[in-house]
Amino acid sequence: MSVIDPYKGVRDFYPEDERIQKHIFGAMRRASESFGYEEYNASVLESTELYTAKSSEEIVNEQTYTFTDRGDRSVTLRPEMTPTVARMVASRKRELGFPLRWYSIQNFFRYERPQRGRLREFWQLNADLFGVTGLEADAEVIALAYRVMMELGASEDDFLIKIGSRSALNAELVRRNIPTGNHKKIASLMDRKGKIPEDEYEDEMNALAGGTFEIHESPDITETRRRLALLGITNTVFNPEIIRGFDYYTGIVFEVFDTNPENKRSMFGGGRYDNLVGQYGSEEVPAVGFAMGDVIARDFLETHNLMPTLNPATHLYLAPASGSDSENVALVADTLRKSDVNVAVGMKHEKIGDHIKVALKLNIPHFAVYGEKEKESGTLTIKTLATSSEQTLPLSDVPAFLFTVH
RNA sequence: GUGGCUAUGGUGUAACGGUUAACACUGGAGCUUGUGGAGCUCUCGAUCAGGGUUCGAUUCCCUGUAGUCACCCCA
Repeated sequence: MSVIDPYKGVRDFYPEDERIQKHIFGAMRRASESFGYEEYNASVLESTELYTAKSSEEIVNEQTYTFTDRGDRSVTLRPEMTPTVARMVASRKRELGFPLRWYSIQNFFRYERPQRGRLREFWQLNADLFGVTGLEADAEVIALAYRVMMELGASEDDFLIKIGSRSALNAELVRRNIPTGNHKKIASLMDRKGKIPEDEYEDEMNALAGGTFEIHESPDITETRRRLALLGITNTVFNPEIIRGFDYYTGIVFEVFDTNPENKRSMFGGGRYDNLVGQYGSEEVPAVGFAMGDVIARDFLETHNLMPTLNPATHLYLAPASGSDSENVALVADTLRKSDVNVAVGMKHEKIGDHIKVALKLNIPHFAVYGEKEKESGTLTIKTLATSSEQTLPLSDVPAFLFTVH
């Protein structure tokens, strides 16, 4: 609209928005690290070839931010993390220790028409476990996804983990002698089942597979669900329609659904992809992973009323009793900072009432005045703004008070 | 990429095609001099952009832009 608006499809994060991001990322980070996943990172810029090798031309040409740099190299803003992490694992395969557990929380760019829940820049948790073929890896990754939901404050009733199997589908396709050339299309079609009219689905399936067919719960799914149940994770279900649209999945696939009747939809998912790392030049490395976006997490918190009150990092607003006290206030604030208290000092305003207004506007939880009285007594009167309660205590006790009262 | 709907101060709303675009909140200034989160007074601030119709457009039409919804797609 004008230069003061953000670029199309991207968001500004004002402090109150950024607090929400930090809250969500904190839950993702705690969950990931509790399973022993280590954070990694890479540049948002990647060589375009990284994607042309793996993705279809159409996706790279039409749905990425791709440009030529001053050295005539084709550069793409990363649209996903998987090629990057696969590249990183492939290039150091011999010196990395497996099982390798990695996570990242980063931003991605896709050139798409923006609408609610789908923007041109979004943030995403990627968690991947490399080097394990067994189902204990599939179960762990799903358990981690579950853990992220719990860290966000969800209860088991709020979501349902639907599990399917690419390998079961592939086996069925082979058993039915369906040409491999049609496998990808069939997977894509099954992924869309439920979104398209039934007769249309049947017609297309007839053309591709010579008739519709059912997949039944396969042993790998049963075993994965059993392992999850051992951990108390029982909100899982086999669902033959969980296929995921992408052809690089090779085994267990899953999607986490919101159970809210007004918002029944797939929130995020993942699965096993054993053949991808090998495409970046080294030997095969089996892998299981999932990705969860910030927008879906935020929607979930809002629809389930799980968004907590989020205060800024500032603990205390310290106002001078009068303009002449501002130097002493700076000194006292500095003392408190050495005890890890985050202090914003009052400036500009003369009246204490105005200082209180500012502290409230900024959502700073505690307020105090410093002037002659406090200087003589060596105390501070801490006002907790949410409750209006006050507590007078020696300066040296202030940090402990702020950290416990919170 | 296709189609529908929408666009008024920082925010939320109002204005039959017709004087100076109204109201609330927010912001700023002032009164109240150590806890005044309030009140009162004053005040800054907008018709998305560009065309067209008309004596006259915030209002009607077209194009663009942006938002939103449904497709497409969803790594």
